[in-house]
Amino acid sequence: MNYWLLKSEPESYSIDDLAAEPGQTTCWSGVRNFQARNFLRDQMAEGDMAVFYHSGTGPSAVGTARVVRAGYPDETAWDPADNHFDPKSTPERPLWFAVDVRFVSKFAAPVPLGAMRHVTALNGMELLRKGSRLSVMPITKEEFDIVCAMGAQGGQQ
DNA sequence: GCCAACGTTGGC
DNA sequence: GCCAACGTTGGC
Repeated sequence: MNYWLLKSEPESYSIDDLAAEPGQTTCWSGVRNFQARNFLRDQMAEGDMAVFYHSGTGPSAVGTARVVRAGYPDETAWDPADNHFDPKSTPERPLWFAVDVRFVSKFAAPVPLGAMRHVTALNGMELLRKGSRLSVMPITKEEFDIVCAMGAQGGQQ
């Protein structure tokens, strides 16, 4: 079982949006970065858990979600009207992939990026690297558990 | 709004 | 294959 961090700008899609979905489940599509694509396509499996992270103002981890469907072709790449349309991807040769994720929890309080930076055990997280732009990244079970514990305590340590 | 970091593109 | 230019991301 693997653990992940999923990044989203809350103005475009927030943890509350996920919780409000029918079945509290959505297709995590629109990722257009090859490294993130590889994680979606090759490594994310049903049952994996993810920290849901809001980027932008007040960047923070805000909850958790579960992968309920492993990687499959991202159909938004085939829709010319979609923001993430990419003519290089076709149903015959899909270039981009998506997974389905289901809402699991919203933290009692968001865990700010700055708070995570102060936890030595989280220092290895890709998220904390300066210039990190990956929207899908692996984390360890230990990191997942620590972030969840911080969220349960309202972000305190 | 600014700027650093990064990925992608395209000329050579 | 190199590298400059450009667009995008994301923290501040």
